[in-house]
Amino acid sequence: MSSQPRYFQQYPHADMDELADLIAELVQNPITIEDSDHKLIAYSSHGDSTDPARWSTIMGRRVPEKVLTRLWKDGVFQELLTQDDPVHIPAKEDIGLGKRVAIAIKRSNDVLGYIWAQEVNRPLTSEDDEILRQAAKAAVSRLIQRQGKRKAEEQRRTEFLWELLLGNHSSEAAIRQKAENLQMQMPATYLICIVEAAGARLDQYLYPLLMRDKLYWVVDGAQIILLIGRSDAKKDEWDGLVKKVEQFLADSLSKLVTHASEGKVIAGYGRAYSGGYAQIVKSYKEALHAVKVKKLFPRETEGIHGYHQLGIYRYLLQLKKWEEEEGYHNERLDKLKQYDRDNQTAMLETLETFLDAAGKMNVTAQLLHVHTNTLGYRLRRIEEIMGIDLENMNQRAALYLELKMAKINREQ
Amino acid sequence: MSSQPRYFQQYPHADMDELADLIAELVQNPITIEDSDHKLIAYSSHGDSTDPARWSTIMGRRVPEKVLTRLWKDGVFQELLTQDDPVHIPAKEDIGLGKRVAIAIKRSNDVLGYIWAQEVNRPLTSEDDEILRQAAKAAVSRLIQRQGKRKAEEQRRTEFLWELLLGNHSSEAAIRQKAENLQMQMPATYLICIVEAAGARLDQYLYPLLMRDKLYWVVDGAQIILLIGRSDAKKDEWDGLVKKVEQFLADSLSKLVTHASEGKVIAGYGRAYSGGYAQIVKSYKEALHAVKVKKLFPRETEGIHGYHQLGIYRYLLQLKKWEEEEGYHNERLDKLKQYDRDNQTAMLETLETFLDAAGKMNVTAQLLHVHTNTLGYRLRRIEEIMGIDLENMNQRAALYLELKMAKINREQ
DNA sequence: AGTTCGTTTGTGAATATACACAAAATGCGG
DNA sequence: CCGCATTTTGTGTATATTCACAAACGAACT
Repeated sequence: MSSQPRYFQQYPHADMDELADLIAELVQNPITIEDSDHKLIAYSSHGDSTDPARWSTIMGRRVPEKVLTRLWKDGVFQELLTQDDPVHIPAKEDIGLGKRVAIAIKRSNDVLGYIWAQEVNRPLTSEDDEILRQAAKAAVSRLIQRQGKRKAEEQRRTEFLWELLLGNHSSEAAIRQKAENLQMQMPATYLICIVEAAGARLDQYLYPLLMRDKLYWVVDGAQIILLIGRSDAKKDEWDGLVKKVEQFLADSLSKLVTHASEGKVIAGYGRAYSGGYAQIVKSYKEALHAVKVKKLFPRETEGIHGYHQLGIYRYLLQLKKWEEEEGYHNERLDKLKQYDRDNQTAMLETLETFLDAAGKMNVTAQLLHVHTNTLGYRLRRIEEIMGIDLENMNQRAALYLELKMAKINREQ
Repeated sequence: MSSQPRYFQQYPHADMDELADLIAELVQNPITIEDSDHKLIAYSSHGDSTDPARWSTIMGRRVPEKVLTRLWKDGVFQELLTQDDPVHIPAKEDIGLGKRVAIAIKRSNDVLGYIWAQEVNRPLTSEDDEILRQAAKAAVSRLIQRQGKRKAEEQRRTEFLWELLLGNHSSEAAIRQKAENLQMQMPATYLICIVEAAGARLDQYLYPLLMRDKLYWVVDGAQIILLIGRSDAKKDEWDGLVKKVEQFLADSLSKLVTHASEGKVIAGYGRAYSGGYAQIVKSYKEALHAVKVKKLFPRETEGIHGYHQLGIYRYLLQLKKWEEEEGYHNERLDKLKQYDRDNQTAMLETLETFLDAAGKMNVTAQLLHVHTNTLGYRLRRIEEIMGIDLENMNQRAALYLELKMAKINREQ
């Protein structure tokens, strides 16, 4: 440990460009330093041997999207975010990226930036890794101020997103203007997605995914609210976007269930809209509705996340409200409940299972662990007690709705 | 014809009591004259041989309810209302009614009252029938004035009913007071029933039934609106009342379909309420809703009349309204419609039939006149095209609702 | 203890459904 | 006209459903 030389102690006042040059000299390879948003901060000046990726980064003062996307996809950033050590990255010729080594510049868990060492003049050894480790440490103090600015900008972005979500905006033009000022690229087609997990720091766990898909998000208590979109306005953008969200959720939820308490992770998303950001409010409300319904009917809505997939549950809360306003009360269900109480039976459970199983006898019987004939008998009794006809689709559907409605209060 | 003597021409100025005595003298039997509401107008004075029914009628100045109910049930009044001739009525000992002959006093088709001849001193012959015929004619002019009063009272009753139906009433106490003033016996439990027939004079055709069940009613265009109730406040009054209404409708509709154009007779009724007449408004609205839905879905709601039996159709109009407010549009259904247009197929019809048949393959196939395997193939295609799973009850029910909702506009 | 009632399970036969596979029939464009 | 894809119908088999009927079970009542 202490036998290692302290490479950067003798240059305490070097600025970032000087630091880049210093590292480059030590590892004898071109160096690039970026902030956490992959904007170029500094780069070593001498070597002329470089690759298209570095060239583009310097010319555009930011790492090209193509490269970033690929590195997120390949899990490079995921590694960088979780490790304190340099990561060796093989060449990816198709995006003009030569072999290189990278390390994240971190303060505790916050990523302030990255140092990239291209591996072109000579291979980088474990000694060079140590150099990069120390360089990353040396860069921290110099990046903190910059980080402060970034935080302020993020704060403004968050506020802007809240405005969009709650509909506190003046005009479509004003929204576009504000987005441009904040350097936010608003997608042509978008939707709002909500992920809720009880005891987990959502933004931390999801950070890699959020960066990979370049999402805008705000955290609200146990919920993280995401604006997910696509800029390319294809014909069937709707389906594409839904697939993207489902993919994102599959990734997120599999990641979260390991961290958060089991079964406490809920996700929902609203419909996709395009043309005009005023609709964000609607998509947000729909996403909230989806989450609310999923809490009320966890079993029934298992595997469903989208508002458009909710089926009857999309109507249920409103219908329930309407029933209450109208003073309508279903006596038939009460009769069955009363029968269950009087006779210690499980007719209601039988009925619900039967309806949930779409009227399939064998499925229902198996779920209830009873003989098929028992089920047949019970259903006949239920028809007698309630005075209904389960063969009739209208009555069956109405009963299904009423049954689920009746569960709302009980299960809350 | 002209050979018949004119029994009453020589007494043009006799009042009703004198007329009763005159008839009694001619037929040598006790005579009672009532108005159309069975209130006593006059009765012959001499004979002391009489039966409990006549005795009660004179003492109460009205025919006892028990007797009226029985005569309506036995179809006696139905005969009296349709015939211009006297009707011979066998004795009904159980209600204290001896053998007698009755005739309706009519002006064109309006019944002004009745003349009853008890058959106790001697049997009544066909000559007596002619006497009664002439007596009924002679009574007409004397009853017209009384009829005028009755009409005015009926007018006030009608206005009062409209007030109740539309909710233009001040307080429960005021309602009771007004009902008492109008001599209306308001039932403890009641509901509103509507019968609609395109080209029929409803009140005329239904008159016997209306009288039999002692209903209050108003006519509104092609609709007749009925207040149906029961005074006896038993425990399960609800079911009893519903049975009464269903019986009434069975009788009414079978009578009306012969008169009105086929399939144009619609009936609906609201829920039963008790305690407080303010609820009449609700029952009326529910009855209107039932009629509206039955017009939109004649096939689906065949045999259903009660609001409480509407099943999903009770929600459908409301749901449709919400969908429109939300700007929600079901693309899946559109996809299927488009497919039908593109390929000259009948997937939508297949789906609807399948859902209506509660998912029974053989029933559906028979209804569509196709092979079972054809149906299986189509359903598989439908699942592919719409991207749904027909085994899933949630999706099936939601689809059912959306399908019926989509029909509302089209079939209006 | 025996009886009654509602419930559960069993048996068997007729009918319905699910699935795979094959053969017609249909309709459309080359 | 043919080839091609889609749709419809037919065949066969395993499995499910429906129905009638009977036996067994358990809780409540007398």
